[in-house]
Amino acid sequence: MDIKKLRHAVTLSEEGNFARSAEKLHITQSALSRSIQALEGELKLQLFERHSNGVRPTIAGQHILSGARDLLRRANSLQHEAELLREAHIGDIAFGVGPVPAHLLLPYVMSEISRDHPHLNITAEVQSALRLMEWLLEERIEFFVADTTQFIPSADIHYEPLLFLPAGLFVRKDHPLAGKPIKPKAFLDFTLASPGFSSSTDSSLTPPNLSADEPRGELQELLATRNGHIVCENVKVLETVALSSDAVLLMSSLAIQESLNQGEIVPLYTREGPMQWPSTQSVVRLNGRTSSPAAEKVIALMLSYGQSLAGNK
Amino acid sequence: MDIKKLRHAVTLSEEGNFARSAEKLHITQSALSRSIQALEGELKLQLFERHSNGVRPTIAGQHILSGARDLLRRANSLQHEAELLREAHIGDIAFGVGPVPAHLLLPYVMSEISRDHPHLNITAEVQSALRLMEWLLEERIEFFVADTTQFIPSADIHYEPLLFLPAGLFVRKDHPLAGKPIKPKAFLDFTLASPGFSSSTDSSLTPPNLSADEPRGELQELLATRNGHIVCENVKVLETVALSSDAVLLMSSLAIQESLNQGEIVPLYTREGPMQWPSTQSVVRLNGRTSSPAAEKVIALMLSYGQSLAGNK
DNA sequence: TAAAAATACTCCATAGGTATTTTAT
DNA sequence: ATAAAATACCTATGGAGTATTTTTA
Repeated sequence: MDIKKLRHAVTLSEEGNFARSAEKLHITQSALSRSIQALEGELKLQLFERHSNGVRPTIAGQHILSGARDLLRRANSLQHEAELLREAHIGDIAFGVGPVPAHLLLPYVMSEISRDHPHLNITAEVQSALRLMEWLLEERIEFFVADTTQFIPSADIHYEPLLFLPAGLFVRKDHPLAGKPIKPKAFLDFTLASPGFSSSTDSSLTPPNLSADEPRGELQELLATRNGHIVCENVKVLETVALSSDAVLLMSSLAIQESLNQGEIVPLYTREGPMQWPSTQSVVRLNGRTSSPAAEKVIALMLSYGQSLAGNK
Repeated sequence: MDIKKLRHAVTLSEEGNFARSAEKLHITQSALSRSIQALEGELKLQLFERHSNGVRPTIAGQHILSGARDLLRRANSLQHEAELLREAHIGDIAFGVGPVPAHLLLPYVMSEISRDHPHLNITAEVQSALRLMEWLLEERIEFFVADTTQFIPSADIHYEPLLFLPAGLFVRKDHPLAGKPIKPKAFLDFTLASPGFSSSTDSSLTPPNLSADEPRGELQELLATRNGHIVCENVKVLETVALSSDAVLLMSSLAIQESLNQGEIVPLYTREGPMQWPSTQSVVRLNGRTSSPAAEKVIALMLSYGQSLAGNK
């Protein structure tokens, strides 16, 4: 009992005539005749009465045919569903975004996605990179985009660089440390405002892929001795804190571009130059996991918006 | 996308391993590998992630697989339904029964059917043969069992004789006409009690297959002149009427066997002998219509009980 | 190196085509 | 006599087997 034979039977019941049904099915009358006979043989049940003027379902046939119609509808919808999944028009996608990409990219990505794929179920988690890594390993999210500077390479995990942004220390323009070279540790006297970072900030997180000493090591070391620290994954919040207090803001410059342009916020610098460290925002996935078409779509958008952002820098 | 491939995919998703799934499906690992590839190709969608330790569905695959499971369940139930229909364990059957077979056979037939096929939907219409013939032609009923003496043969209709019973005229034992030879038309002075008959009784019925002059013609002629006539399709009602009034009962003797044996009811007779006419109870179906398995079952029971009744006569 | 999936090749079952026969009106 | 379905016969596609290769942990 295969779908094709059921389709034959259903068409025959609709047309009431072998020759016409066969034509509709793009097979010959004889092929249809045999197909129906085979089906009747398999079910050991006569489905049609053959008359000189045509064909009509038997009582039992009507029962079977109504079930067959249902089956065919579902088979079609399954095929349709495959198409929609392939085009990412349906499905569920959960992904993570670090504070900086959430600020720089997410609004545009989410707008475009929800415009082009209104039936997709999308969950975007804005979190620290470290927590996102945990969620990725638990498969709570399919991928994430965040600062990957602190992670060491691993065979399980696939990194795809998206944006190379320096992270630096900034203060409001009227800050005591503003506008002059400072000693490297001078900023430690002030509250630090930053997104969540590594284990030194949140000991509840087990750092699975955390680098021990990497470029960022220098900063880590400075932070390890801190005591006043405001942590929030919302860039706007941190920026406002920095603008209205003596807090020192640790942030990618691109995320506070406007305040920098307006001169409301200024970088801290030592005699050697601005206090900044390289930082990479990457798309992070599990190796061996096939991304859903929806994930591919979102990642493509992230990359595209990331590119244009890098171009406008 | 055929059922077989979907079954392969579902089994693979359950086992998580090609070799084991293939074994369960009674095919080789390579055949299963190609089957899954073919399905993925048709849907243009990767359904499984292949890892060294086994296989697991992709996100999109999980969607498709849940649909596939549903489809398979329905396919199985369709197959099961065919089986039940074949065995007459499910389905709908509507048939007609004339007053005499309703009295003689129906209780036993219905008991046995409802015992052996408790899920069958059964409608038994007890009616005059003439009305049952109409309903048969309208296909309100699939077949009927009734007195067919009045019907002429027709190519459209299939008659299967069941019981040969004489119909006769009877009265209660204390009736003025009881116990002596009477003139052939003497009974016309009394009310006649009988089941519904032909057009002379009910002019609203158009007689499509009614015989013009047949063996019963003589009786028809007598009845045509009647004016007092009690019509009811319930044998017990008629019998009671005859027992408690001077009504003359027109009935198959077998249907009032008990009262005859007890001498409560006696046949009318002329000098030529008892006033009785041959009568045939037949199974009547439309030619070219395939009877449902349920109908076959009921007819078989009717024939079987009819036989035993003829034997005990 | 071992376990698992994919591939190359071969075979055969069967779905389908053409031509013809049977059936029923 | 005609229209429709069934059948006989043939072909080709594709499903499945065996043996082998590729892949990945």
